[in-house]
Amino acid sequence: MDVLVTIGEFSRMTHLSVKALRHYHDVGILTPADVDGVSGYRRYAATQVAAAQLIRRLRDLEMPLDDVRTVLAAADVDTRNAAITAHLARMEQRLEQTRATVASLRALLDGERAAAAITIRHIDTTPAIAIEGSVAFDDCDSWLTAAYEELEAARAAAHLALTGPAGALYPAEFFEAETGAVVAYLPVAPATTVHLRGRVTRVDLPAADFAVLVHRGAFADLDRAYGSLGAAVAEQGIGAAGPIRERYLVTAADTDDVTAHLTEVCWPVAPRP
Amino acid sequence: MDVLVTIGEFSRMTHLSVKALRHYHDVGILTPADVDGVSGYRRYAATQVAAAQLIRRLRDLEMPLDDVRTVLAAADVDTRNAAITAHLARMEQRLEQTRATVASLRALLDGERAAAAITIRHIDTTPAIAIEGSVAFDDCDSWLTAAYEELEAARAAAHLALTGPAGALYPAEFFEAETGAVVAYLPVAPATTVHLRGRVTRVDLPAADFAVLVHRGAFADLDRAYGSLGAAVAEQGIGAAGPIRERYLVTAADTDDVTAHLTEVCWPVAPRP
DNA sequence: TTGCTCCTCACGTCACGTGAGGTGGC
DNA sequence: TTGCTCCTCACGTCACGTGAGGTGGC
Repeated sequence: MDVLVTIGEFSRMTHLSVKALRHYHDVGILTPADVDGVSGYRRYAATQVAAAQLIRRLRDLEMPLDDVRTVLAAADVDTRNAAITAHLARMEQRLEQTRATVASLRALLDGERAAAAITIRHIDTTPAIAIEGSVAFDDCDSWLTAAYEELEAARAAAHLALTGPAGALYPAEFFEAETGAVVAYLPVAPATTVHLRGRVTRVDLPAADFAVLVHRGAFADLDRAYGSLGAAVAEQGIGAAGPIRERYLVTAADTDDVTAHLTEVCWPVAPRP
Repeated sequence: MDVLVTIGEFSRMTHLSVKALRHYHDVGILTPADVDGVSGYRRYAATQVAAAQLIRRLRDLEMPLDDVRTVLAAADVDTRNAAITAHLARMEQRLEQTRATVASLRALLDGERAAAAITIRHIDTTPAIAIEGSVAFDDCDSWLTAAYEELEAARAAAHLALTGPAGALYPAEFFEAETGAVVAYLPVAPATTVHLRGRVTRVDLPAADFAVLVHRGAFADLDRAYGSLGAAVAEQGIGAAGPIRERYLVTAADTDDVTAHLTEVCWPVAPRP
């Protein structure tokens, strides 16, 4: 026979607040062993302490309740551990982003100046292979990594020659709504019809005129290049419609030294008359 | 004359979403340089990009908007940097807690067993000097640290002899509502009236009977001791009212090796007949 | 019998995101 | 003139916390 305890005692035993325990009951994460039909009093079994201890740790690690439910409902230990490991990996990523943001904040406060030159450039039609997807601003890095891996595999398989650095197109919506149709591309030599796998398609990036600024450093600081470019374009009143183009000249794939990373930001402008 | 841009352009320049920019306007964090009286159209000045860049970094570091407002309104650089530094320090603390929680989760999943013995003990009236305060569960560590520092200074100044390990009293409310009147104390030799500074008072902890379990390891795992104690007390039906008492036998002040830390948890029980 | 514990709503918090429905500007 | 951008509500999200008002159990 299980020992049953009141919600207050269970709270003291598990360090979960009474309000939290009631909430976990409501959403079906931790259902009391018994609920009195007339008074509604919840009774928890001593054997439920183990589940509560797991819930508390997962919640302290900010795992969403839906995921916690999945972990608790996991049939076998492997499924459970996979879900937990995945969450820990996501936390690692966020930690890395936090580190980058702190560095970026320090640089901003220290008044480090990019002092880069803005040039106006016409870019011709660019034959490329590409992957398009609806991407959230915060997921862009990992989405790009996967996309370029797939693109590179397709390029190699189709024996297409690279003609320049990898790049991507970002529509206004991507910044204004934090989600949009991003196009990752690899410029390749124009080719007759080739068979491409998966999400990869053959495209021609349209010719256009851009204000261009090369950003040196981490992606976390990229907004500073955008600020300079946008200000210059607005000042001269030469803004034009169309997606912003980024080209990745030197990336983490080339060197671990982020201060050496180079990203070209191309902001669409009207052609000079 | 400042260049003015639309909210959409400003969004692209700063990587802040349009919705976020409108929200920052609503709450007075970033007011557009101009708002059209008839259409309500917001116009941002290119010079506002710098403020936006700071806001974005602070928000990425999860600084609350009220604090962001304080930073932006800071008259001088020192005030501003102090607020930012304080936030970074809070983040460091949370990071440390996350590390501890991950370790605690690993230990739980690995099935490490405390296997400690529970004893029943009568504790006599304990003369002590103490500090009481309303403490939130999550702030307990730092509150205790400050409290013991103040207590120790008062003890030394009053030439009172320590008679045992430092401890604290935790009412049920502290666990059930995550906030409660915590008492941090140092047991001292009974003394005639002495002059004590600040929040420090002279108290006698009442005699009582406890189920006692010594927990070895980090505070993050302390709930496991509570689970074992609560279960044992419930099983025997000997629970009694009164605050739970913790005694800090070996702490971070004594050794950096958390696996050597010892915390005695005393759960009130009814005296044996 | 008296508190104390427990109960259920209903609403608040925080920082926006999600539409709906409508208007202004090039 | 036609879209496109911008506008303002009103409501939703997430995981509880905060009372209010009321009842059961020792």
